[in-house]
Amino acid sequence: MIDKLEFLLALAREQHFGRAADACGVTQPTLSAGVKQLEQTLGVLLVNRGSRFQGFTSEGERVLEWARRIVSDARSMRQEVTALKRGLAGRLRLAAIPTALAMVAALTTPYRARHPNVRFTVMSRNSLEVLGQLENLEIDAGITYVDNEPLGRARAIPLYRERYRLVTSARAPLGDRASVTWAEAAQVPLCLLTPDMQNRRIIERLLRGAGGDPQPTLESNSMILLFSHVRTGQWASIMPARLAQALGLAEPIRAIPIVEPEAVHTVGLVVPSREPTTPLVAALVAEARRVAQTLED
Amino acid sequence: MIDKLEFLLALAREQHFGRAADACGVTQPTLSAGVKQLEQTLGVLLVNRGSRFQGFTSEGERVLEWARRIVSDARSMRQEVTALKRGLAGRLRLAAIPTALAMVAALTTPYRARHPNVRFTVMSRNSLEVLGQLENLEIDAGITYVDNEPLGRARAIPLYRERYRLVTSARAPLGDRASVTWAEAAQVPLCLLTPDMQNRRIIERLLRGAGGDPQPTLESNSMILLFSHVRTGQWASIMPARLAQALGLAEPIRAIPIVEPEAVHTVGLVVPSREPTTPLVAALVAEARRVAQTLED
DNA sequence: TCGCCTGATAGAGGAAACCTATCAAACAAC
DNA sequence: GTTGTTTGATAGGTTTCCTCTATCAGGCGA
Repeated sequence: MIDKLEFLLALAREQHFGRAADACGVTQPTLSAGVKQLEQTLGVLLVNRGSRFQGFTSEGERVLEWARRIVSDARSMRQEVTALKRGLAGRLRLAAIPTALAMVAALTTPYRARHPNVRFTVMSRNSLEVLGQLENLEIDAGITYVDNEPLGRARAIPLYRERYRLVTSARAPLGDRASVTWAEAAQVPLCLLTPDMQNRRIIERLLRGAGGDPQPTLESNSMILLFSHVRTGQWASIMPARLAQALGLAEPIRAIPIVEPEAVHTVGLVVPSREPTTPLVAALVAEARRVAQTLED
Repeated sequence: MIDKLEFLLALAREQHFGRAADACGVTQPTLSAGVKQLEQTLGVLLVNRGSRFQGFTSEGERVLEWARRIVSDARSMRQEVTALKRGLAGRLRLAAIPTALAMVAALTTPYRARHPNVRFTVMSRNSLEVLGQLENLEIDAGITYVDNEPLGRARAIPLYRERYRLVTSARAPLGDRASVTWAEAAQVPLCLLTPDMQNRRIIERLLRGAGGDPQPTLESNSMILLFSHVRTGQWASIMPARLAQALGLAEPIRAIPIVEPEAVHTVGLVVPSREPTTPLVAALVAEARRVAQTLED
């Protein structure tokens, strides 16, 4: 039964019988039969079928909700038992927004010190994807903005507060300033994240709020790409202060506070709001609370 | 997998492999194998075995908690689907304390008017059993005191407030009074519920509080038995006002308010605190809120 | 010591789950 | 209009695992 529910989750994720079957490690006929059997035992059609996958019926959507819950609980049970058997062990799947990637180490390092048998998988994702994957049980926890866009069925643990810096060469325009305004920053050609990233939307909003019309000269979904451009001294960007700090900017690159307004956004850990959580996630939440203490400004 | 978890729940309920197997409709070797397989896939012993069932291991207790949750969710899923298919239908399993039994009709009657395809099973149970069966998914909802002893993992919806009456013949001692005190009531030979009932404990506490030492001349776990004795006019009892009213006392039997203090206890519907609830239970909760309005004093 | 109760074990029959191979419908490209 | 491709359903065969009956072994009380 539970494996059939897993089939359904995979189908919702992949929107495709064949790929869902692959994801479950079975063949397509097996997955088809599993879904069909589920429909038979429940007595309703779950999937709209034409010549191809056409989404779920309304009953299917409801069953999907339950399936998420049941599958998640079953996994938690297994995990809790292994934790009871030989301490915290296993794999913790995380996803973080690009601007928070460099801060993940502040969380994983003390966690690993406490629980050396836990392995990590960390994916770079935009904020919507983080929440989506959390919903779909594809990750155990995420790191994203917690004070801006709605979180849905997730619980947030604030980690640190993000302030913004104009990162540019001391020799470039504005490079000699102790602080710049958003209006001034809007005049500089910038490297920014792509618009699917919340950080980009935040910065655009701030620039527009100061009367600017941001037309970035370069955009990417990779922080490493932006950072390497800035390091040449020929490009400028706006990034969170902690990120610039964590990446270690060297002369002549400077990170100049941007004021008027001095914008602040909170980044935090998000975990499923479900109770009780798995031991791995519970430990991560505990660690996040500790880390938040040390990162307080 | 889920059927194996059901095996585990049955085992917890029956404390006996053979009876648990019966309850699940399988043979004893099948249930044994199921539990063993569960132990194997989880990699821990769940049950302490000697020559007979000796309870669960600590890991077993944890797994049991998850099993309750998962099995309950799976049932809820099935029920929700049938509700989507052809409206509210199925069986609602209730348990009520004896003093509330006569009030159950106030809940089931309007419920049935709204949802004619729902059938009921109502068991008379003491308050501890009500909560225990709620925990173990043996009932969908209970009716018991909600303001006195701890409810555990249950959610309460108050239904009505219980006040106490001395029920006795007009010709018996105190039978002519407009009201009596608890101290006076303690002087009369009484028919009361057995001490496992919370109502008995409440009344004993009140009698003792007034300096009395209750030694009931007759005790039973059946309200019908107590009531039929009182109807002869030869016996007296203390019962909730609404109960006396619902049962319809005729001359010369009178229900005399007991004062000093005018004790009040709240009786309500209790349902699993789990969210979301099944559609049948959700409808029952809605009905309970409506009924509580009409019963307000 | 003898039943009796309880749960484990063995072996057989049957159901189901899964796989490979193939098919039919829809759709796009030419 | 034809052809190729994609997608999910279907058929048939193998294997796995599930459940049953029958039996066994250890405790426990009489």
